[in-house]
Amino acid sequence: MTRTPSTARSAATLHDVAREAGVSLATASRVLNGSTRKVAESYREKVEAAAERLGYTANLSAQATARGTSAVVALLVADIADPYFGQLASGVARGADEAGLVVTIAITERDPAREVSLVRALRGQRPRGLILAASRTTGPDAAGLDPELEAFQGMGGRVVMLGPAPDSIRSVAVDNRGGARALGARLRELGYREAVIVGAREGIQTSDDRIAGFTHGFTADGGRIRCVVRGGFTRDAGYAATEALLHDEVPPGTVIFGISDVVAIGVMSAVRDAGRDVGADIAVAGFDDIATGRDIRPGLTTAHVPLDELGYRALHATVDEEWDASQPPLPVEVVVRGSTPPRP
Amino acid sequence: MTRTPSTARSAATLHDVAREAGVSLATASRVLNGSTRKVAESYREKVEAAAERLGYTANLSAQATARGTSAVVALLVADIADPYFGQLASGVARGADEAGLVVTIAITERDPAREVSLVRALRGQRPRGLILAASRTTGPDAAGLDPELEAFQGMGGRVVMLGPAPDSIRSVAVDNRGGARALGARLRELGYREAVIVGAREGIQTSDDRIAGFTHGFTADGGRIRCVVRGGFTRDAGYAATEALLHDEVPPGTVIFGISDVVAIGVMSAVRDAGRDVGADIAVAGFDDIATGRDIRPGLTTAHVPLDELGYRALHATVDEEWDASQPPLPVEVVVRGSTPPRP
DNA sequence: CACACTAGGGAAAGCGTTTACCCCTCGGGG
DNA sequence: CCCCGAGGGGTAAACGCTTTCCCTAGTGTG
Repeated sequence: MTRTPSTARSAATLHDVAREAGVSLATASRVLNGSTRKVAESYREKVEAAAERLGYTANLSAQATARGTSAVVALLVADIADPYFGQLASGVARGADEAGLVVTIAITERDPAREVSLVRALRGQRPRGLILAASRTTGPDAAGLDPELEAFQGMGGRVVMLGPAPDSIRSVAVDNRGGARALGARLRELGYREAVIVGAREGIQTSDDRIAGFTHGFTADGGRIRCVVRGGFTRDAGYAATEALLHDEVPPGTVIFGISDVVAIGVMSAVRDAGRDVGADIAVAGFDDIATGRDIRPGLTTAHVPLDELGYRALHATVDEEWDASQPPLPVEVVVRGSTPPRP
Repeated sequence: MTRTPSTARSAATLHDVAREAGVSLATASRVLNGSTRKVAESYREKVEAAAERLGYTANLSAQATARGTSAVVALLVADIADPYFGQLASGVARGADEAGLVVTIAITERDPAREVSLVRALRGQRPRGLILAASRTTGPDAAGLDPELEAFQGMGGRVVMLGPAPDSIRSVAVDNRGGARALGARLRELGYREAVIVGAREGIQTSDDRIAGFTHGFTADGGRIRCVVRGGFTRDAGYAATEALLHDEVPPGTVIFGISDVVAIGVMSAVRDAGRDVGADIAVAGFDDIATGRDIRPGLTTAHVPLDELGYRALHATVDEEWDASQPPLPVEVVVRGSTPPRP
């Protein structure tokens, strides 16, 4: 007369388990969902057997309302189809899994207004934490976000941002500036004298930092930044910006620095479609070191960001009680590949 | 004396709103969270003003327990860093957003046992639906899964699988077989006479279908399948399989069909690293048409699967009440690029 | 002017858990 | 032999919402 789980009209409740085991609700709860109190072995066995028989799984929503705290972490990304965010999410998911948490995901589509309204909506879930991976902007757009984040934290959730953040907010940082500086310096060493930067809109932290760092590193030793053009963080933005660029004279031997690998890949395609050669003619470098960069030809020179690790740390920043705010940013390493051959 | 949301010690409850507005809990609930009953305009305004003032957002967990149904859909993928799943997830997220649903994501890491235990854990969330995008396998591994899925459905959730599914489970299918057949036929037309297939383990539906379809299409008109080697759905599997392959003689003019673009990209890299040329020497084709395939050189010949649309449909399959089970599979279109130049 | 409705607010009973509290029992020290 | 304390089971009150049901007041009809 064992009801198999599949027969159940709807999910077995703790009540059912308690009845089946012939114990009280409290005892059943104590056995099944971690409690400080001990339960006699004989009772424990009865309850566990009953739970097994009924295919019981605790209702997380009910648990959350009762406990007043949920086991979910929300992840906000610009675009989950973008490999950058994909790898990041991968690290977040890994950490969450280890910590027994559920991750919910929301997509901003790179729209600051949407980001604000998503944070608001996400609040309804009363998540333990919120990881903001969509790019941080400074300036007017960011305005609506701060109060929303405050509200979120006021509610007991923890916000973690990637990149620099106000003091009230934990953040896990990447050494964008330093990495970009090293990349710029390295390209100089390889013999490049002129660079063009394809960046994102001014005011986007990550982009600004990388541009500043690269400029520093590249010009320190006599390199020259021919110009900085603005697009966005997408492949198409990189393509379009480069297309426009190539209308003007871009001398052979110039290196184009795409603010991210995704952008750089767009740059490469545009260069090729314009009938120029990537590498010997026009060199291209990116930033992030997404998996694709290793498989394209020529390989993409870039600065390696440990994306998975970044996500993993972000997850821990949201759930760990203690947190060393002064942690150094994740180091970034230059990886030279075929897209920037040494210039004689 | 307006308490700004940020001051709130913890989130405002419906109770707070009702008190602040001077109405009953019931009225506040009716105003704020859709109900069939009407509320007088004067009350409505008071409640809305109070909610605004307190920065109220309904507690989704509490709502879920009270209503007995949650607003979440769970998505199970093998690896979210894989662009295939990324694009898929993108479509799912878009649909969920439109429908006002939250999507939670879990990663199987391609481990069938893990998949089973995740489904079980996910049950705790009492999601409205579960989208299984991790590859369906037939055979012993699948054993543990079915009862879990039954249990899930018995609980009132709806399971949707990508690819063929038992009758009790909704599925959204892709015409893997037809697409692969067309691809095979097209390669024959281009002049290829010999093909090697790099597939996944036997028993994985998607892989089996694509292999069968390709074989059919390629051999119908005299083409010959030199061999089928088995790896997995990853770039590294493609690379490794090809590396091994190339130890044996693989004559120039052979086309290697990677079971997915990700695999094919691994194949390409291996071919190159073996000092052979992709295209004129050894041709490569894939399946899925992930974004990367357009940007690598030579461009990857493949069969276009509308991944985003697939995810979108899957989402709808889980939430829409009615569902046409006899819907034709999503069509797949062959896209020829430089990795398979015509052979004279 | 009585009567039957109807509209719409409020009280209260859930939803599935957790947990503070009560109380019984058993063991040991005086 | 009594008393005290601890161990541990059960009862019931939360948690934040929804929804049923009750009740009053207002409307329209004959």
